Amino acid sequence: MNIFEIYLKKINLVLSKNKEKLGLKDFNNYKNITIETPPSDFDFDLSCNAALVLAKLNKINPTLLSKKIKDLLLSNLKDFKEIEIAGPGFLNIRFSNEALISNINSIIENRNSFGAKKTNKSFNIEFVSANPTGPMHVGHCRGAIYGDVLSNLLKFNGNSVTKEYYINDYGKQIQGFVKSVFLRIRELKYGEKFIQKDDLYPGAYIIDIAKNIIKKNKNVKYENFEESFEALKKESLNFSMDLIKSDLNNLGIKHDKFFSETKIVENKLVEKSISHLKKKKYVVEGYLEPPKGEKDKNWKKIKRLIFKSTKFGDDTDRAMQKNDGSWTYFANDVAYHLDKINRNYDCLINILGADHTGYIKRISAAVKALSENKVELQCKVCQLVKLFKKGKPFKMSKRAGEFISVQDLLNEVDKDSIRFMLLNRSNDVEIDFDFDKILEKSKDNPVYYVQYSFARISSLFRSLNLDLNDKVVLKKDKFKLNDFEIKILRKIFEWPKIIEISSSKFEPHRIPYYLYELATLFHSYWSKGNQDPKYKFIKDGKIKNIETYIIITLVAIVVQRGMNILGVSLPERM
RNA sequence: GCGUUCGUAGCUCAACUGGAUAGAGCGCCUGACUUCGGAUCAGGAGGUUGAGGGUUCAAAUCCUUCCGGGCGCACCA
Repeated sequence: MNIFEIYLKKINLVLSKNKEKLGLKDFNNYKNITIETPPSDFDFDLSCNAALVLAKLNKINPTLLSKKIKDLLLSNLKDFKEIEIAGPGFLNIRFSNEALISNINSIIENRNSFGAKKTNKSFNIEFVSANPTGPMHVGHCRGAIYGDVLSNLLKFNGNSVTKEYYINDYGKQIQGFVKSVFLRIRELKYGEKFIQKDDLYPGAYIIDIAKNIIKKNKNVKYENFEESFEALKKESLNFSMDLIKSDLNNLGIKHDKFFSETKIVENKLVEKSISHLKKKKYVVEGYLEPPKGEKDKNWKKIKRLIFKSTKFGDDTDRAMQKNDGSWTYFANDVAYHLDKINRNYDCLINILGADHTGYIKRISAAVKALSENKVELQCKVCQLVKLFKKGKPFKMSKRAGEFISVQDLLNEVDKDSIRFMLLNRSNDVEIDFDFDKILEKSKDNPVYYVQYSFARISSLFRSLNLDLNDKVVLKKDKFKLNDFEIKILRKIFEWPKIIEISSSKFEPHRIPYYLYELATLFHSYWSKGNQDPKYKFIKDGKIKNIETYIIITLVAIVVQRGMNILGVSLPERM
């Protein structure tokens, strides 16, 4: 139930029925008409720009038109008690008591789904997909939490969502990773000193993995790397994926499906997708242009299979084969996306870090080519988290063994703070993340402010012996809200709109902002009671009146829904 | 050089995707608890929305030219 939508429809209907009366010829473009909450210094429930939009289209005076529309709406819609014309022709509207009561009751009736915008589609969200060469570092957190919340949000709207993790367990990095494990095993078993080289991972976790593998395979000698490779790869990957899964779990994230790149190669999915694309002439044998950036002496002009991604808006065609003829990472990824397409989702979502922005055009092109434009692929980019240590920029590298892990972070700050902090901003701005300041900052993390509002309500209900889930129905004709309650109610009315924008734009950062604002209104009301007893919620040991009871219940409902979507806990006591 | 993205208060960020006097937090200043939880509240100072031009009733938002930062630019993943 989104009252802005409901009343927009009602108003549009009245206007179109009376267009001659209003002197409107052009009424086609009324989609620009919007309903919003007026700025807070206006004491009205709704604000509509109909007169401004229509006056422009029909070249008539907006003030005159707004007066006509005002009279028309008041005589046709009994939900409206009062309309005032403001500024250049905005219509500021106040609800009748009957309308307020019925709007409130319908929220209470649908409390579990209040705000949901039912769309019933099926989504696949691929996110995190960190290389399985070690535990997660803090840079992965943002995309991980963003993807998780996006998934919660889409589910709240009645969609089915598969959260998927693509395991990059194929290629050079894995070779280096497995080799590192192998050398650590040799070190532990035979005392051969581990010597750091470029392609090796020095991190201490490799030693743990090596120890575990030795324990499990007491009789294996690990003499020859090539011979040990397959078995060792499998075991090492299991250990590092366990590390990653436990990190994710500690952040409150659980994927539904893990998809292995190695399987793509083993099951010849690349060949399948390429023959698919060859038939349509989207993959052909040919030559690539030299790279346009810095000149590289190693570049060679070689005949290979290329994907004609320029046909779908990419800047250049893309290699499917490396110089040695093996498949590129991209070729594997194309095959992976064909697999996802064949699983019949309405929409695929990829969540990427900013360092992969340049990849979007080619993979979008691939999905268009593979699905004949029928499957939607949304690539959402999370800007990087810029790390600082003691005020200085800090560059992380798993290969250098220099990084801050998710676990390091979780040892200092709780999951709820991390989630709220990272969600509390649009994903296309960079975040400065100073590890040394994070503790002191986390003390005034807004998450506590929102949680505290709920704890206060819980405490209030406890002392009154009321249950938040009790059903309250408004029947009174005399229905009077005080200033604080009316402000809160108007905020509550906005909730469905926040959900709609957040989910249609994939921008969940609006939710924490909204919840903070709602909590502010509530805290303000609460504190007023300390100053002026007539604003206290409790009178003679009972809730003051039904209006107050309802408003507080509504706050609790929305805070619960919101925090649920954010994946943040909501304790009854703090 | 090309692509992409950002630039809003001292700092970190919002702004319902074109709406009204651009809003919050932190920091700074002044105030408020013997009983519904002070992890709170009330108030103050702080702005040429990077710069110029354009589109219109209306621009932080759209177009354009600059300036500045991030990320990417064969084969790696």
